[in-house]
Amino acid sequence: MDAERRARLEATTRYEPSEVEGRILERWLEGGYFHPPSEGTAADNFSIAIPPPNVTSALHMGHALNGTIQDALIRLNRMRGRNSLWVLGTDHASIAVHALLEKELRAEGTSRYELGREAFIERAWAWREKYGSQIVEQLKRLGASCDYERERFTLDEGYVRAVYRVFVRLYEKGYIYRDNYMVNWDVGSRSVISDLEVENREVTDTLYSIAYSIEDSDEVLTVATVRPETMLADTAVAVNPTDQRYKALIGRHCVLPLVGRRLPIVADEHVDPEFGTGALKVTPGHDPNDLEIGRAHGLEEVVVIGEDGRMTAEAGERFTGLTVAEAHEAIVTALREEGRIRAEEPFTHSVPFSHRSGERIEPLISLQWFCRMDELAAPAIEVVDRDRVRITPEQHKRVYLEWMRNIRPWCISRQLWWGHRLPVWYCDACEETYVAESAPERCGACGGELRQDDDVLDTWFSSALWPFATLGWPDEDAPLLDAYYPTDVLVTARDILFLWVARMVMMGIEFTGDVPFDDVYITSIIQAPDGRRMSKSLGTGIDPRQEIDMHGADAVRFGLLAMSSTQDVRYSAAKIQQGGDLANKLWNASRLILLNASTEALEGQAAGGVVPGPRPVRAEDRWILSRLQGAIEAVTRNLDSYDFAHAALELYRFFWSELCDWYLEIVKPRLYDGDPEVAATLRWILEQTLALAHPMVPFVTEEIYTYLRAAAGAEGPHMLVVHPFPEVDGALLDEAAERQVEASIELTRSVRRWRDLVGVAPGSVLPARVADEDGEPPHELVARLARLAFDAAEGEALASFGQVEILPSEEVDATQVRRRIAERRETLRGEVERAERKLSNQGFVSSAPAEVVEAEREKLTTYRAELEELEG
RNA sequence: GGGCGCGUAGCUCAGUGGGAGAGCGCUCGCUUCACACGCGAGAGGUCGCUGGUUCGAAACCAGCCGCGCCCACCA
Repeated sequence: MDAERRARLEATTRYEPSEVEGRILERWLEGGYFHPPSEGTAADNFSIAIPPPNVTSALHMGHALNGTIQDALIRLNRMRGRNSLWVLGTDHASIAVHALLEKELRAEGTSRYELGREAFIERAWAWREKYGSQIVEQLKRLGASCDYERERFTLDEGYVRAVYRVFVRLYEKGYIYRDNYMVNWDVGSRSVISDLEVENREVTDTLYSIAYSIEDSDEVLTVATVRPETMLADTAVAVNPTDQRYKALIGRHCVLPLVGRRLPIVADEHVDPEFGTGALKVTPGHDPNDLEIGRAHGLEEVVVIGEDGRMTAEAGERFTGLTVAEAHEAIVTALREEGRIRAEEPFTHSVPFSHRSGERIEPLISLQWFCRMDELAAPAIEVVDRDRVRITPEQHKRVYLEWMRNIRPWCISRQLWWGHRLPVWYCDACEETYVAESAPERCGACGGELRQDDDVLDTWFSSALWPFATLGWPDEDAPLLDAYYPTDVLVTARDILFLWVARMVMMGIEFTGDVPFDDVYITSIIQAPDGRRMSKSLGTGIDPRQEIDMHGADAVRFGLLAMSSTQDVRYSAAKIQQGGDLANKLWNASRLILLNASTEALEGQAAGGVVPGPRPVRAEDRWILSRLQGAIEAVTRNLDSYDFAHAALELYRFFWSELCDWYLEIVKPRLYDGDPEVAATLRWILEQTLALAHPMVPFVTEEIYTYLRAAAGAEGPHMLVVHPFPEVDGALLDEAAERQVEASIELTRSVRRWRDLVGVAPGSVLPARVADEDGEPPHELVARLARLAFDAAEGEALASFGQVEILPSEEVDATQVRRRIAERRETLRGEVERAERKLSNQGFVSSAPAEVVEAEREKLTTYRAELEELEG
């Protein structure tokens, strides 16, 4: 290590992430470590397709967690020597872009309709050029090792080809079709949205009871509704066939108030006789349930609410052009004037709202494109059922299967402009329809002009192709696809399990003949610290970018991993802090080692790594090497099984509580003495620990690694990012050393506790002796760590801890000691009694496993011995 | 209406059958030559409630209470 570097290391007592991270990121990018070759097979290689963030989005906590997890997995596998590809890209996010641009247009006093389709799309592309990459830059700051050289976009040229190929094939198979059917109309975005984008909210409305006259009678039939405005589209009244009250009326007619339409009275089992009056107004045009009744009885389907959210001409002259809310008022007033309202009462029920625009959904019948799902779902059910695709945590598997087994047709057309325009052309002259990957010239039947469908596809239609479309499908020559498909794992939150994950499984199987990924890992959803949802509008959001600015990317990454769980979690600032503390401690422990551990005497013996192998000499060396193996085993197992919290905390525990608290303290004298063997061991452990930690905290470990390499005189550009990931070396496991050193640690703790209790000065060294010289524990280290001097031979012991006896001196207050001994005696008596009781229980002795009983006997023996000692 | 999950130390959470754990916070003591983002010691839990299974239950079973979330076309 050169003098300048050494001086910097010496002077920097505190790790400064902001000073380090940009520099390290540059080196990773320049080194091309994130850009693997398209070689090898998917079985040997490792790949993840990132859930493409919307072009409109800024990095939020969900991305941060999700990105950290994926990055940890990618880095782990890259270090294992596998070609590891993390496919990056963004989603065109049709509705989100519309919302954003239309807001801008409104501010400018115009609208997309005034602007026109072409100009609007141009504007959207301009927007994407300008802002679309911000999320990508933010992912870099997190340390995400995506392949930034292969970034994709769901509207790029190749991707569009994939989307059109899929549409045409599904059309040819008869899965995609056009139909008049009940859809969720979002007045806010003036488009259809899918069932999955509808959110039901509890709302209290007024339930009106309205009297419909019965034809040729003075009687009335009273129906109940919360939406009187839809009565204009009523085409029947239904009663339950078993309802005695109405049996005689079935087949007769009512007269629709305000309109005068004759409504047949039909019998249908959907009607609950218990609800309201037991008579249901049937509005097939505006209620999904009523549509089913209507189709069963061949009823007319009238639509009175238009796509602009206003009443159509069908609603009658009086109401045409009114908004739904205005029509509601006008109709109630009119009914009241006619004396038709029999009751009004508050009624709480769930009402559909658009997840996108927040507006109340208008169910209406509309001509749209649909995709039939049952055939696609069947194999996608099968692969999850048989665990060909494993879902973790597994409780989500059942939810997935349940949803898939009840899957319904998917409305895929949207009345928007930004997106994949439907590859469908119509001939107005002869009403032919053409579905093709590229535009046909003219109508094949009559030679007429063709007109392309105005609608675009649901954004999720293109997202469903993500894992294979990003790898080059449908090109004949797609080397990335060969090398990296199927991907290994998909990491996402559960809110898009159906919207996205399920559809990828279906499309993947349909178009590639293989599943898109082997594993699905469902992450926690991070809530605000108070347990509420993190949201901008509630003001509960915490911005990961700010957290990175303040604490560093490693701190945020560690914190998020430590927080992650099989269920939703509250954001924990303390865990982020813990990550920051860890980075700082890693830095400082490394300073201790690198500034003091000279292996010059052993130089030239490095094999493979940048430092010579470990040189265990004493029990503590064998102990820490053995403990390191345990940590490697646990961290690796936890990462591989998607238990990130335990991986992070195990790393922290090993490094902090074993390596720093004990081993470094124990070996300091040897280190300062320039012992080359302990220096070699320390450097080797440091290298292993850095590599073990790297997938979780890449920046600080990479930074320290540059110093480690410099200290070892290593040359070249080799970086930790591609360092072999540590593997358990069975030869380094040493149970005897573990037992021995742990005994010394326990002994040290006991002495320290006693010192604290009896109030001796922290710095004072107490006279002590070893009762039995044959005792195995290395009392030398206890002496130093507990500040004892084993040089006094004579005198009566004040206290004893196993073989170690503490002798009287002016530092110790004898009264305190007596009190302490009395307390300890009480504790021991309790313990002895507890153990005796347990062992005298015949049930326990005969039924419990032998080792449990044996352990209990040993405890009893130990306690009795100590008690005798104190009493003797 | 169905489904999933949660209730453990002041806070956030681990802990799936053998003596209650971590981080933060709190108390006491330390300018111990890597780190005060530090070091040492400590206090603090009838493991939601009630029954059951078991030699033994925080853990398994049943019921109850409280709290989330998802799915669902009862006006």
